[in-house]
Amino acid sequence: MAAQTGSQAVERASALLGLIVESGAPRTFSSLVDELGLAKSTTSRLLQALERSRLVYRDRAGAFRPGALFSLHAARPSALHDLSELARPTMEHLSVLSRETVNLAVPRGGQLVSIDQVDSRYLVGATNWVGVDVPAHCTASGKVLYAYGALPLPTGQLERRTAHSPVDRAQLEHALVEVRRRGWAASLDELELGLTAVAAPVRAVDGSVVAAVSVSGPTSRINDNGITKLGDAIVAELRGLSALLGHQPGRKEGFA
Amino acid sequence: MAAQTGSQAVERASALLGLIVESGAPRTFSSLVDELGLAKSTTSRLLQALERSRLVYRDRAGAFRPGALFSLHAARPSALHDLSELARPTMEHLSVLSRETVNLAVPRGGQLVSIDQVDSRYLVGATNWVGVDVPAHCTASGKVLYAYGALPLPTGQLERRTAHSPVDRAQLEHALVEVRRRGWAASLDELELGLTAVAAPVRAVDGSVVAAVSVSGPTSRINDNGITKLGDAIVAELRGLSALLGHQPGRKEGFA
DNA sequence: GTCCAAAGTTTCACATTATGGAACCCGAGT
DNA sequence: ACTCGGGTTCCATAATGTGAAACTTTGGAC
Repeated sequence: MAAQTGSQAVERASALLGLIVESGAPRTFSSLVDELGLAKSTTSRLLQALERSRLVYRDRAGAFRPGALFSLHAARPSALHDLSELARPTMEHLSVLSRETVNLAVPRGGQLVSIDQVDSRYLVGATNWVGVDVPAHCTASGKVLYAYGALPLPTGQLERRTAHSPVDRAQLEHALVEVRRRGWAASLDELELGLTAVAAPVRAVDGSVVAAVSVSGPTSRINDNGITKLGDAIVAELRGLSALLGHQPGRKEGFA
Repeated sequence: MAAQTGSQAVERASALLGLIVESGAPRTFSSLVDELGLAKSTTSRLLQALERSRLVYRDRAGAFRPGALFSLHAARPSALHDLSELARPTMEHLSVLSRETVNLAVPRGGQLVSIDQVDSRYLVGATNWVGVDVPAHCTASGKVLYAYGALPLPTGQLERRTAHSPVDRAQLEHALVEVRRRGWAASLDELELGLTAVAAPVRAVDGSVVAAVSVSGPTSRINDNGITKLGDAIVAELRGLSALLGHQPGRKEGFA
C-alpha cells in the first residue's frame, strides 16, 4: 500500500491531470473514473478543482483537456528551455559515452529547430548547431522527424549541401524506410563534408515522436567507433527520456 | 472567506503550480512560501507531491519550474490546438462584432504560424489562412509579433507582395513603433491588393506577447467601418483572453 | 577549518477536511 | 412515459492535512 505522504488528495488530482495530459485524445469523465477507480463524486470534485485552477478545460463535448496553464506554458519560449532541461541528464550521459557533440532538436512551425547541445570533449569537431538553420533532409535529426511524421516532408527542390546530400526524393524516401526499420538515422557527409551524425527519436506516451537527439562528430572518428553501435546506444539511452514523457516500450511505435 | 469545496489541498497545490507556471523565472521555495502564505512545512509537502507527479521540477539551483508533463504537452502538436480552443470564444465574439474573418497566429520556430480561423460572415472575403506560409512583415499579425519581440526581426531582403508591401527596413521599423504606440497593427493592401487586416497582441502574465489575433476583410469594407475603431475593439476583446493567460492590465506592457 | 543564517524537511497531536455511498438532476434515446 | 449514462450535490464520519516546533542541509563569510 502507498506510504503516507500527507498529500493523498493532491496525488489523486495529479494522477487525474496526468491521465489527461498524457492522453492523445480528450478524456471522458467515465473513462477517468474507470481508470483511476475513485468514487464518481470524488472524481467530479477533483476535476472541478482542476478546472477552477485552469489546469484542465472541458471541450464542447464535455471531455477533458489540458487547460490554460498548459497553453500558457506552451506558448512561451521558455517551454523549449524546460524540455531541454528535462533532456539534459540523458544528453550529458550520451556525451560521456560518445565523447562527441550531442544535440537536441524539435519540430517547430514545420521546421527542424535545434534547442540544446552538449559539446564534444575533443578539441576538433566543436560546431555549435543551436539556432542554426540547416536543411533537415541532410541531417540525422531531420530524417528521424520525417521518418516518424513529426515533420511534414519537404516540398520543392531538395537543397544540395555536399555531393552526398540526398537530393533525389526516392533516395530520401528509401532512407526514411531504413530509419524506421533500424530505429535510428544517420547523416554521412550530407550536411558538411567530414561530418557524420547519428540520431534517434524521443517518444511521448502514445509512441509519437516529439524530438530527436543526435550525436555528431568527424566522419573518421564516428566510423571508427561504429555507426550501428552508436545508433543502438542512442536508442537505448533515450528510453529513459521517453519514459519521462510517459512512453512505455512495447507500445505501438509506428507512424505517428 | 472561500466557500467549502472539499478540495482545499488540491486548490492549494494548484495555486502553487499556477505561480510556478506563470512565473517567467524559476521560483524559489521561500518566495512561494511568502507569496501564498502557507506554513513552510505545508508548502514543502505540497511541492514534493507536485514533483513526484512530474508537474514541477527543481533546477540545478533548487528553484521550481514546470515539470515533464508541461514539456510533454508543449512538445506535441495538440498544444496549438488547445491554445486555439482557449482563444475560440474570443475569436467568435470578434467574428460576431466585425462580421469579418478572425485569425489566430503564433510565433513558432522563428516564423509566423496561423493556427485557427473563424470565417467571415460575408460571402466575399473568405480566404483560409491557416497553415498558409506568408511573409510576416506584410501581415498585421506579423507586425504585432515583431513589434513586441515575439518574433525575431526578418533578415535579408524583405519580400514584396504588392506595391504597398513594406520592403524598406526603415519603413517597417517605423510601422513597428506605431504598433507599440497604438497597441495594434494594420496591414493595408500589403499582403494582397484589396485585403486589409488589423491585429492586436495576446499577452501572458508578465506582459509578454505570445500570439496575435487579427480581423481581416476587403479593404473597402474595413475602411468603411474604421480601422482605428476596429483596432481598439480587438484590443478590448483580447483583454479577456490575455487574462486567461494570467495577464493583468496595468502591468508592464513593454518590450518583452 | 568554524560559525551562522537561510533554505528546506520531518514529526506529530488533533482540528479540519476529504471521502464515498446514496440521492438527485439532466439530456438523449426508445 | 421510462431508462440509462454522464455528472453533481449532500452529509456523517473516518481519514487526512495542517502548522508549530524540532531538526537537517547548504552556502557564504571569516
